[in-house]
Amino acid sequence: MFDLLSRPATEVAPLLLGAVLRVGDVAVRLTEVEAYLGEVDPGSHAFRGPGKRNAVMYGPPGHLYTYFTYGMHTCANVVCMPEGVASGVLLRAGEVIEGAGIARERRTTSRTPFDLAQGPARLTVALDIRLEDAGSNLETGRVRLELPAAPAPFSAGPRTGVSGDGGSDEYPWRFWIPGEPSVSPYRPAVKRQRA
DNA sequence: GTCGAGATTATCT
DNA sequence: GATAATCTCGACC
Repeated sequence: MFDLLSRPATEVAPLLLGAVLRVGDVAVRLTEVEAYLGEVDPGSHAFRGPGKRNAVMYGPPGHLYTYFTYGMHTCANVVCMPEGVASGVLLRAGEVIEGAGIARERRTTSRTPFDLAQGPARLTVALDIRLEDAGSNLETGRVRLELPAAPAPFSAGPRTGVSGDGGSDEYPWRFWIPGEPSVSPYRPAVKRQRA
């Protein structure tokens, strides 16, 4: 079943829609993902070649890739493509279908049932995914991925929040399930400026 | 309700 | 020392 994950990220991404990510007693149904094609993708962490942070992305598919961003947040990816080739799918948002009470305790700022995992960093908080989970096997590890029996309907559009791709218009590699309230609203990539 | 800027730290140059 | 695949909060309409 996980053999599917050795395909390119742009093909794997839609397959992950509707999949269930489970950690302990909390489960999330994925409603929004983003494809990253590794070294040929300027928006990818692997664009500049292998490093300590992205080493997992060069590993075998079906594993978890986590990274820190903006100092405070963790994001989770599913590694795809065969070992030696960097590629991954960023898990952007989902709907909490089990353990909502636990998720709400972790996400104290959450105000609606749909923003518990509405965003890449929120999803990792709701599921308690941390940096040390990087490289764990999604079939046997602490973080489990359950692929859907049937593919979900999906829409595609430009990626959000990615710098280095000169405006995301050229990369319509964001996929989501239409009509899901847990899908984060579209926000164009803006260059962040510090004081 | 909508918009804009600050927060905070692992990783890379 | 600069940067970053984001989130939250405070100001303003």
